[in-house]
Amino acid sequence: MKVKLEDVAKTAGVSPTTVSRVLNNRGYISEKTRQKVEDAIKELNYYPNDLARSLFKKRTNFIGLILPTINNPFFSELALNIENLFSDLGFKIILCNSSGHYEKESSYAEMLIRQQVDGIIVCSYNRGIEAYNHPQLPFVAIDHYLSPNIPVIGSDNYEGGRLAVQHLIERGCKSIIHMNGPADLETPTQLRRKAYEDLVENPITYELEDTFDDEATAATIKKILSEHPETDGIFASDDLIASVCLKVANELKIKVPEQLKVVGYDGTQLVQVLLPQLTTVRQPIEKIAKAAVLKLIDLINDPSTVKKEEITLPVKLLVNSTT
Amino acid sequence: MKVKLEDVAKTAGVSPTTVSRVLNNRGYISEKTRQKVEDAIKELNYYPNDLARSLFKKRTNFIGLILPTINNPFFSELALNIENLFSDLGFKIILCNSSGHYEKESSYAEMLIRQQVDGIIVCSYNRGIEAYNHPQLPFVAIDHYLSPNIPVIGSDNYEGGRLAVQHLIERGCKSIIHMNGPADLETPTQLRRKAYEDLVENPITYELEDTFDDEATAATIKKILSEHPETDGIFASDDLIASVCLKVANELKIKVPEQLKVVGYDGTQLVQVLLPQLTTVRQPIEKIAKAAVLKLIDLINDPSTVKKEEITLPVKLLVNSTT
DNA sequence: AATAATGTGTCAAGCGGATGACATATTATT
DNA sequence: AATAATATGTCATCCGCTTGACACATTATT
Repeated sequence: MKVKLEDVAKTAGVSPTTVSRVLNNRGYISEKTRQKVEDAIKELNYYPNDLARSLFKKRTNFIGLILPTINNPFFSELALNIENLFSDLGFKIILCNSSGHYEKESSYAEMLIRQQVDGIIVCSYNRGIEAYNHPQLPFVAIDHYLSPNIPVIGSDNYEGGRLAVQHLIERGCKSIIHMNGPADLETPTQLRRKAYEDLVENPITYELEDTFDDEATAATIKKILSEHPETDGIFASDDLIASVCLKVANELKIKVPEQLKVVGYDGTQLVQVLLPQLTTVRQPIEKIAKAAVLKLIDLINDPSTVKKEEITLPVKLLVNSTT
Repeated sequence: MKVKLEDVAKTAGVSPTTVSRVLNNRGYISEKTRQKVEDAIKELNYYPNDLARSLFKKRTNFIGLILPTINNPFFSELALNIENLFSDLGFKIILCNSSGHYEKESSYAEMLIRQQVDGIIVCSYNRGIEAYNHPQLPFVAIDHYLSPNIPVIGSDNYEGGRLAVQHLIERGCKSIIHMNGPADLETPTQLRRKAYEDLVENPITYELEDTFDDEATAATIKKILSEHPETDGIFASDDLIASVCLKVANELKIKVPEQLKVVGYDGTQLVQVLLPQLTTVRQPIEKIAKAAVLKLIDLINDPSTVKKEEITLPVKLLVNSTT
């Protein structure tokens, strides 16, 4: 049997109400009684049942975090920051890896609602997920337009794309291609591509089917590079794709940066360590996390907070030796 | 106001009990009534309150996952696998990044207990955390000895160390050093070091203070390599450290693998992509995840499951161009 | 026609704790 | 000595849902 408040009361020789008063710091409590109660709590190894508490309080301090996969430097760095911030504020994170699949994302969202989370941060998005229309439940999206009523946080994707492509041009690239993940919907990240298309004369964007399958990605890139030997610049929409490009170039004996220049996107700490030579666009992940957390907290504490908002944070080009 | 079971009952024109019967598939229900109830659920956008359910059932289907940081390829790959497996089984993960700090780990553990999680997986460990002695609560540890009653899952650390060092020796290294993270306690991972010390004549192990501070790590390594120019082999206890070694070697114009050979540890998919040239010891992360999940599930479903157990999974040396 | 199976409702108690109302002491303040 | 502040207890209710007991229909089966 689990120890409950009532047991603590008995052991301390006080009433359940008094124990609750100690636990919640309410009303008048003498030092002596407080001590007795705390001793009993220690003696019995009592942990209050937060389910019961939450049920009554109608507040769980749970936050749902939905992302494609935690096993990706961008998301893991983002998730770490988000979790840390929430943890300091007394919130707990329920982690959901949607793999980008509709079914999964949908059932995660539903689960979170049933779990009575206080809010949800979404970094993944499949159109038509009913649960995202749940009334009164605060949502914040990162780099995705979930609905007109859900605020979006992200970095300046257009500027990021511009910086990357401009840089390639300045370094003398004549034939730049763009590698993108599956061009889902109209997400803010598509602005990277937009910038590319605005800057280059004959833009060619390749949409990689499944960016989590590195073998397949490598094969595709190999094919592209053989079919377009004139390519001398690649703007990859994330660092992992850029990394695969480098690997393939190496296999094909194409010299980087002499024959081919590559720019990535994200600039996570991890990639900075593992692949320091990569020129990339650094997203301000810490700031994105902070903005998302603060926004969600605002929405939770004050439902009248303006929802229709887009927060765009500045990016930075990190020039290294792949360009 | 949130929609509750009672509202569904009213809308469907049936009793609350009947709605509950539909929801839980209990007792006799005619097709017609079931339909009426389901229509009402849809119409009202009703989501059952799993808090209330859990409170009654004394089962939350929550699992706590405590690790140092999700922003590390080994842990993020592990966490992804663990979360996926649990999700398929109807469990939800509460993510806890302890940063390796006692205070944090301790308060996370306490929080998880208060939250009534059904079980906890720990990949981090500071000695003396009271909550880990919580009676009746199933724990599984990965690569750490939490208590004699908590099963440990991990890969064959001694064999991994042996493979790495043996390989360096076979490649002709005469002066091999070992780079370790902070040598916490007697964890199974210290067996990597043990193997190194058993195989090398004058073993020198460097304990890096904070492996998450790459600048500091780089500085330390630089110092070591300047002070010991005879070093021709490094066995790093994880891939990130190995990566920093490569970076430093590059800065110091030390040629890898000609003058210096480096072997890492973990062999995550991510590092395989970003740093394919690294020779490393691959841990069977998927298998570790699976073993941990299955063990925890067993403990949850049958408390009499044998706890005192150590599951050791095989490792593999991946030879690439840094050796 | 009698019995069994099926379908639905009512009612009450319980999960663990929070809270408000009220009663009654004890101690402090004027 | 009277009043106020402090300290603790009792009691009932609520949070949203589950479950068992029991009653009463309606169908199906023999």
